Amino acid sequence: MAVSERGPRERMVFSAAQLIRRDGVTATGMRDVAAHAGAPRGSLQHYFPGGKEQLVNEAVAWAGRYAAGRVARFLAALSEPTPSGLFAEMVRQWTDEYRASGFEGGCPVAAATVDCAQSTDSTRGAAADAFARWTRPVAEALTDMGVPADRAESLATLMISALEGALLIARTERDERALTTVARELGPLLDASAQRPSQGG
Amino acid sequence: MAVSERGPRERMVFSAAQLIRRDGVTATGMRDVAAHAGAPRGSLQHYFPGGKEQLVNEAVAWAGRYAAGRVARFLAALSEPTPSGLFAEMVRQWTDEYRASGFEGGCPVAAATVDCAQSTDSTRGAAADAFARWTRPVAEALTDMGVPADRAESLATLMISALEGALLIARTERDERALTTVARELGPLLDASAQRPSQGG
DNA sequence: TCGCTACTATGACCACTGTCATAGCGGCAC
DNA sequence: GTGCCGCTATGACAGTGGTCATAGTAGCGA
Repeated sequence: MAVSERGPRERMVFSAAQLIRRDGVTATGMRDVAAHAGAPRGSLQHYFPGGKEQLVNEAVAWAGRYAAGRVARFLAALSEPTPSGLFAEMVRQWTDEYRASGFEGGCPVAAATVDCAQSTDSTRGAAADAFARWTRPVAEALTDMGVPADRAESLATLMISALEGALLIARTERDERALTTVARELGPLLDASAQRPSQGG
Repeated sequence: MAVSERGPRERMVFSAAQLIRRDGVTATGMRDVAAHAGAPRGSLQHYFPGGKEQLVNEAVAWAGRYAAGRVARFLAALSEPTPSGLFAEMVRQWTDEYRASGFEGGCPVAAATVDCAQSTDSTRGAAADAFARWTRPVAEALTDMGVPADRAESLATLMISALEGALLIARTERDERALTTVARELGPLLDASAQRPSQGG
């Protein structure tokens, strides 16, 4: 991922997301973002006249779109899609990263929430949008797999919640145990909900 | 809660936890902590010669003890303890707070993880300890309710993960929906695991 | 050449941070 | 009294943050 052959603007948004998910919003400086993106510092005020707030919000939005895109790709890759299979893939993306590159980063949306939900309302809204954009394809996928429509959204929220929480624990422990645990424990519940709902399962 | 008739040291640790869970670690200044605790600024360097790092770590540890204590109190209050009942109480603590005081704060341990897991290893360790101290009484309670020992810890991790993730979403949405959703969806799974494992009962 | 626009380049400003140095106070021991 | 100790009180310092002001460059149309 992270092809550097985009415009400098997009590179800065991407770099912001990377640094935010590693260090948090407040600890990430604008100068750091420019340096990480290999972009000139002067471009910051040109592309983001709204300042850091705008940059952070765009990074959060980017993360939401990215997560949604991943869901679509997971579904395309699964020959026989099941709810537990989808969730396992969502988790595996993180265990893969942690195994390959260490437990450096978490979810940028979570970082923005913890860091700005109280102080910067626009960022809180951006994070809410990101979660919504991420939840939607998950819920739709569950529906396609036979989950009743009214439960699909709830289960999607549960999946994302469990994933986000497990990410926190995994980072503190520097161990993917929490991630694999939630995947294993939640799998049967998810698959059971995909039975055709003629009678309650 | 938050009786102010403790020593100034304890008050500062408590205030640090409050501010951290609202604004994040980096955005919380030492001067803010002293002011919030009604403690003299000069006491900071007296009680916390290790500086901000020490203060943050103690705040995180305090949060872990606090969460563990709450679990014990929930169990004592439940006349007929069930896994879903315990989880519902854990969630209800947050919905109560959010309904009473707004969606200002999250979990201090989560904030410290997002903000310091990469930069400050001692704080990462403190967060890991806090999660462990919180998980233990939950797992023990599940065991007492009939959950097999090998699953109890996994389910406790799942409960805390789902709670932490739902907290993030609830804060972004300024809506307790995510919290009530995970409680509702996870309840049956938890209770089903408490059947004596030989046969369902 | 001129003018206009998109973008880059720097230096400065001010607010603020964590930390330290130093000094002051109150009380207790003796 | 003197000495010591726990604690408080400030002021300063060096570093860093986001932001702004200003100037410079490259390209293009006319």
